[in-house]
Amino acid sequence: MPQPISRTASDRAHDAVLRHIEESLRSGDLKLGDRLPGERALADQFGISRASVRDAIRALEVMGVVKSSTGSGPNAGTIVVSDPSAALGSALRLHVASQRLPVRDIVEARVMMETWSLAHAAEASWEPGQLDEARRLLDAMDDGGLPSPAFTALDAQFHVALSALAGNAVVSTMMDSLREAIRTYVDDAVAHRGAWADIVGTLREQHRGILEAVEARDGERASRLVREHIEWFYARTL
Amino acid sequence: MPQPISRTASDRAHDAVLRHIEESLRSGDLKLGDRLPGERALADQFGISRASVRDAIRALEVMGVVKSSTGSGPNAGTIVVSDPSAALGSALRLHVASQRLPVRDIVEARVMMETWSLAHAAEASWEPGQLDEARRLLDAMDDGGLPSPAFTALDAQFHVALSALAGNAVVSTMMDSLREAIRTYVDDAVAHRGAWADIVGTLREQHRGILEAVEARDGERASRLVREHIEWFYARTL
DNA sequence: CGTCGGTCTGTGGTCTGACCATACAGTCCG
DNA sequence: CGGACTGTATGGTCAGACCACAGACCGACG
Repeated sequence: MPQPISRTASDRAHDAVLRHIEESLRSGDLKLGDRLPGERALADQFGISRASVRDAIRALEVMGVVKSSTGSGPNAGTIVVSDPSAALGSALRLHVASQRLPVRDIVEARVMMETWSLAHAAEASWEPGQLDEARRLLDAMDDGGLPSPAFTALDAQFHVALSALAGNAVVSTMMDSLREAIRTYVDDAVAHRGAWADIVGTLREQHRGILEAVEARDGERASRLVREHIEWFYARTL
Repeated sequence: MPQPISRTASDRAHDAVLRHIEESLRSGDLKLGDRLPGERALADQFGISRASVRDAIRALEVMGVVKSSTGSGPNAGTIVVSDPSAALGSALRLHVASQRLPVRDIVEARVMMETWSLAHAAEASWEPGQLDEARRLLDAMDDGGLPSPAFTALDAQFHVALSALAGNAVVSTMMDSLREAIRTYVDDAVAHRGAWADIVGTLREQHRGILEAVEARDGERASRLVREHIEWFYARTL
């Protein structure tokens, strides 16, 4: 472990911690699931106060890089996680709230990514077993008593599972974050518009059609269907 | 101004501040450029400590929603900004460092967004004057004495300016953040590979060609050229 | 002997109060 | 009139303390 005691090249106190952790991630000293030293220990090592250490860790937590838990034992403390979707989604949600990013553009970007993913999934190499989860999710969505937020949660997982076939983690992550950014917005709209019973049946049919197209490795059809699926839903709901 | 004193529905102390500010952004009570109350005032209003207020503001700062400055006067304090590109870029950079997101996928996602943008820019409506900035950037990049990081910075602005023609703020933002996520990585690679003098000439030619295609509203050609441009550069550099 | 309970310990979460560096606003003095 | 000085409010940092929590440990009891 290197000597993180020097902070000569840093104005802000917490920057030293941030840069050291980023460097540790890059070098492999810190891997997914590893525990960070305690906040008091880090403060000691860097010669700064615990408040500044918390400042740095807070930033990492917002970016979805670490997760803090209270208590003791192996599951407690600050551990390295990897949740970029939630982090990007939260940030995007705030910028939608401040009207910097229009909901319309979010939906359009999602269509771009979903169509791209399915078009590439048709040409990529993957085991047929990778579709098992997608099928399982569709079956779960057949439950008639499912409340709409639960349905849309499964729906999101279905889309992520399909897009994962394209083999691009960045696209899958961003797609998921776009959905997360407007999730509460959409759920509220669904709750107030009613007519959910009418909508959900069509969604199920569309999902089956998309899955079939992917199974047949027909990228053109899968892209077209998923575009119609998304655009129809948002036109109907928002 | 509503009653932000109650925190009955919140476990974490800082969550109350976060939710209140998000709500204020959504309702329009807080707009771009507005100043937040001071940290001490907020702590008073919410009945929590200043440390917890700072926790919430820190989260907003990481997400690119606010910016804090010391001092006094109109330019000091915490003001509402809107810098989603930098925020998303930093988060993505960390996840690249932790090897959760491969650089290859970042580049591939960028190609997807750039080609999409230029294809849509050809069909969108925009004033010819909107290309003035793109031309100005190309002229600035003709400076032979430009260090490579300065060139790539202008390069990035050029791509953002072109993609803005498609009229989708989310795509432009994400495109920019992808570039930002691997900026230092690319700059380092350029510095160590040498051969910059050979590369930069080709880049200039490619840029001119892309701009011409956009001016001619030939979306298919612009997309193809930008794809070749990006893929050539990364194949050559990384 | 085995198990249940309390206790210990270490973690992050919060609070308090203080001091510092900064940047502007007003004032005072030359 | 103008420049230097002082005042003031801001975020940034620090120190020390206490709390809630969760697992580890260990003793007492069935």
